[in-house]
Amino acid sequence: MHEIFNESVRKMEQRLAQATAELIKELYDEEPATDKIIIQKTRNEFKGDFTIVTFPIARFSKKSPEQTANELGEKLAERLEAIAGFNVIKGFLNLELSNDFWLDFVKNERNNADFGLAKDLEVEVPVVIEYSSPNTNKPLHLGHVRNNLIGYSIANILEADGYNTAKVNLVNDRGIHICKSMLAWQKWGEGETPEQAGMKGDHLIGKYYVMFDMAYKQQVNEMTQQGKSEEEAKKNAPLLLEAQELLKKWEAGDNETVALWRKMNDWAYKGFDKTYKRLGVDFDKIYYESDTYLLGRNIVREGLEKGILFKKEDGSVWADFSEEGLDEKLLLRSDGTSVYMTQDLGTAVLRYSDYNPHEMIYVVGNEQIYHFDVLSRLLKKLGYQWYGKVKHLSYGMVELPEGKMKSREGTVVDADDLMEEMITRAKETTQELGKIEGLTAEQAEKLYHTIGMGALKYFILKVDPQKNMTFNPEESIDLNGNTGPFIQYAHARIKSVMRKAKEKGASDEFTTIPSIHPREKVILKRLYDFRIVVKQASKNYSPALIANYAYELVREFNQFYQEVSILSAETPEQVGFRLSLSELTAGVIRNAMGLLGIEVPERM
RNA sequence: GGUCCCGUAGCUCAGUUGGAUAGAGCGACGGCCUUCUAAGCCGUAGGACCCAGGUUCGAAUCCUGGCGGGAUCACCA
Repeated sequence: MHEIFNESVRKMEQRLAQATAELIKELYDEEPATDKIIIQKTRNEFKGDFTIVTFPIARFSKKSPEQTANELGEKLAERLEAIAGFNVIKGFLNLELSNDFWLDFVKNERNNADFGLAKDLEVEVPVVIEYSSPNTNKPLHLGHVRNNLIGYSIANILEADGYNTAKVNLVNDRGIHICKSMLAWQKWGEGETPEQAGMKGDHLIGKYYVMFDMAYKQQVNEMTQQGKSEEEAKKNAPLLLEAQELLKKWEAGDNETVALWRKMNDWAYKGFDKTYKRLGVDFDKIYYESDTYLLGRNIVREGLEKGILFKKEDGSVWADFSEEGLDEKLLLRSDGTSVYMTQDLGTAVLRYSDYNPHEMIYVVGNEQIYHFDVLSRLLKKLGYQWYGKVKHLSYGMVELPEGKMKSREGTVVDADDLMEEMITRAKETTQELGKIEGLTAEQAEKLYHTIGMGALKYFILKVDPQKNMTFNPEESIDLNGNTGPFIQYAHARIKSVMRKAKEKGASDEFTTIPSIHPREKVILKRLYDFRIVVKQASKNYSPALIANYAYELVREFNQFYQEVSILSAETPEQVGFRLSLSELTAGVIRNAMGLLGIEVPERM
């Protein structure tokens, strides 16, 4: 039953468009292209529900847009039962739907917990989404947070749009950067473990990475002072040579090196797991670069044998893209070790055979646009027909009000610290406002977490992924205005009304009401839109569309809440309708926020 | 320099198949708690939508050319 109703609602615009097309044929004997019939939601400042823009149609009617609108309005009102009236302003034909249309909508959806979330798969094979992709040489920072939140949310949104998804993580657990941390630990660590240091493992490794970097820079400095060029110093600093030696030993499978590598990576994984858990993200599968780089290396060697790739005199292997207007791209170093592209090639091929996916999405920062362009071209060159399925979902950098985060200057915002701070802030505010009355200590802690993380996630996700964003710590911990807690609060208030209704024995049942309040109509139109917004968000890979939708909905509901009494409405029928409307609103808030990975509390 | 992204209120951002008078939040100022949670609501002030052309009934939105900012073009990842 729901499905049938859903279909008819979803198709309201289509029905209007079709009827309009038929009328144009009858009245003016023209068959316009579908893009000439424009149906949109009527703006709130005008009376009506849907609007037909008649400027383009005037060319067929050979009358003024206004006359055309009147003519179409009359005929449409005659033909479609759902249309109760219309008005015309300039070339805009505003159609007013019957109250019953909206009342039926509410009746049918108020108890549908999955409103707006697809139940049927449109595509069987999964969309594989890679996100997070940490390096194991340092802890996660604010940039990773944005990455994780976007990736997790996009997966939710695609699921809501009827796709099957697989969330995967690719851990960059090998390479020169890890060797730097390893080397520093070997030299100066004196066997220190996370337990001894009282640090999360990822943070401990980060500490040694910083140590390496400082010592390395000092060496470079000394060498340049001794008259060497900076380039030469950077290339030949003893510490770097040692790290490179370690990488070679690692790739050769040297026991001691591999054992150290394993130990330190385990520390990192344990640390990451905690961060992911707190952040509320998860993965269906984890790929390790240490597994896939060999595959990549084999593919490169094959390509070399087939003559698709070429080798330079020093033994390094390259792909030539000069005919496509790009450069040559290194795939294997002269010492035979792998680079980033090598393993990404192997991972892509492995992943494709693992999933036979509909698409492979990579959530990776926009500084790697070129890298993914090359990856796709490389796959094509090597004969993988599915190269077009590789999609790079690039997102902008996160900057601080003072500018970019610089690890050198210690301005990198650590993910764990950040979450801690947000939750603490939520706790302070909640206690100040005296909102924990009647909660157990455990419930209160849960609430602080929900609010703090809600604030953080919303703050980041409300910005279009493509754009660079400024992370202002002051603003991010604000819990008023266009924020996550603002939306959570609206949900909690609705739930509170529901509890009061239950106490009073008020029912959400109703058959009909004499009129729909303008504040109610605004909400109804917004709720009706949810499914379309989910589709748009999916198509555009944009959690921001969902976030902004939720905000608009809540703002409109708050206006209604302020101006119109729900439980003290004139008649039980009115109460029933308003309760139903509120219930449906709460459900949409919950589902929308759920798509962003944000929980909504029952009370706050 | 080549390629890509961005440019909307003092600040942070919406505005997406081109549509009506360009909207929010923060900040500033002024109101609203004997009534469902004031983490809320209402009002005032604040705009050459970077600039110049073009496309058309109509452009913040599309096209071209500038200007400004960012990214990238490594035997880094």
